[in-house]
Amino acid sequence: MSQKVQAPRGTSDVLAQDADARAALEATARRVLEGAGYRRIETPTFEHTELFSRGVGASTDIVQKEMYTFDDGGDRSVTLRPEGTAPVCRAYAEHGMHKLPLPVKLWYLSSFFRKEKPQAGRYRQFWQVGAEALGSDDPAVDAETILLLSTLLAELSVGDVRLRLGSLGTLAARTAYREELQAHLRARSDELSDEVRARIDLNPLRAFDSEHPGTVAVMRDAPRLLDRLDADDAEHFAEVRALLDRAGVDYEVDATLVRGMDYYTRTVFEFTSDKLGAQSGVAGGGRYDGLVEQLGGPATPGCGWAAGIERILLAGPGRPVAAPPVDLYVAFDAPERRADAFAVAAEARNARLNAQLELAGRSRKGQLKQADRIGARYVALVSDTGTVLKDMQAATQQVVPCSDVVTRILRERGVR
RNA sequence: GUGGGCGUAGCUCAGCUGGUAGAGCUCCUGGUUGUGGUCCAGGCGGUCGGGGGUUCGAGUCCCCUCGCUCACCCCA
Repeated sequence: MSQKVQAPRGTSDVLAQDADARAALEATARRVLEGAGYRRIETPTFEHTELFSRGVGASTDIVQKEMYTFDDGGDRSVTLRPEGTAPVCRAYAEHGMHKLPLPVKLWYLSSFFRKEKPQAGRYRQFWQVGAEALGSDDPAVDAETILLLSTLLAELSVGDVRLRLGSLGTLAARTAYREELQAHLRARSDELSDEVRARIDLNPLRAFDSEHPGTVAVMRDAPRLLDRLDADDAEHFAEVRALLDRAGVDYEVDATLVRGMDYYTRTVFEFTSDKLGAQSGVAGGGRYDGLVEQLGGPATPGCGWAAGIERILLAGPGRPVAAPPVDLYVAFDAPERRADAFAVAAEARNARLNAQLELAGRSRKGQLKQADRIGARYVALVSDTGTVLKDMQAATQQVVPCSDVVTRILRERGVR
């Protein structure tokens, strides 16, 4: 067993049934997003490493320990994309999209790569569907992207979904707040749990999630980022909330919501599903008003989200997708008849029929069994005494010249 | 990176206190039936994840290793 070549850790093959479910998901995403004016974009699978170190943030876990980075053979370091927003912003700047009618609305469905330890709903190559709206700081953009995501998850029947919403304000406000929070924690560090105390520098916001009694007491008096927003950001957040209220979108405000990328400003949000395990996040996103400029483009506000395909499928109902119908199965009773059978199948396909030819050397019984298994409506059994055209549903049959098989099927179809 | 659980046929799994491999499903063939479902019979398919060790003998015990999986961390 172990000498067999296996798929690399954290990757998997998408087999038939799952491929069907993914195709259905993609069709739904296309309908919802393109219906709202989003156009599809495909960016490269790998990018210059600096795109992510500058865009996502050098101090993030993603950049520090999760990227597949390698030398491209020249003197440039390249990285398999770990997320989709920075590449879209790079493309926006590179192609001068700021000259298009704003906002520019783009969507994608692609695979991404992070070198994490695999777990339920977390893989090293994973797929995301995402949407980005660039060029407007209108709160309606925030609310509309959230509403679209909410609609998409509902249409995909993702179960037990909850939306958490927060605002990070500007980078400056966030940085100042973080220092204030750290000071608060350090001042009362003897009351904190060991884990929280150890993470004061790395991730002080984590302390809000602790269930440790002493920590809970400390956090009750802790400063909240939402109370530290400047007037413009607070107003922006209030408008986003008002629009979501008006649209009937349920959410809970979470003052401690954090995201893994440094580029977020103002609105941030996350959809979770209780149907998932520890990795309960189904989708997440927010506003990133400084990112395009950070990447060398014109100052451009932006807002968007990404949803995990595998997590959507895990949290969905997993209903089977019907296999495509088979109009005709072409069987034959002797090797000398193969060429005739081949021609019948080809002719049927030219007539836009879904046709399959016997390819496994089965016995007559085996061929009919196969035709039944795949749900073929008709079977043409080519033999030297004529071709038996059998209607599998009606269980009737007739002998016809093999050149007439396709016209007969088309005619019977027209009658029905 | 740190833990827990698990690795026997393509799939789901049995193999008690060590005696050198089984079942069901799938697939294929034949029979039955109505040329397909049912039923009956047969067949294909495994160096028991890998490597050492103990033993007359290891799927079973010991050590190492690889892989899968779940959780921490982080995130989609």
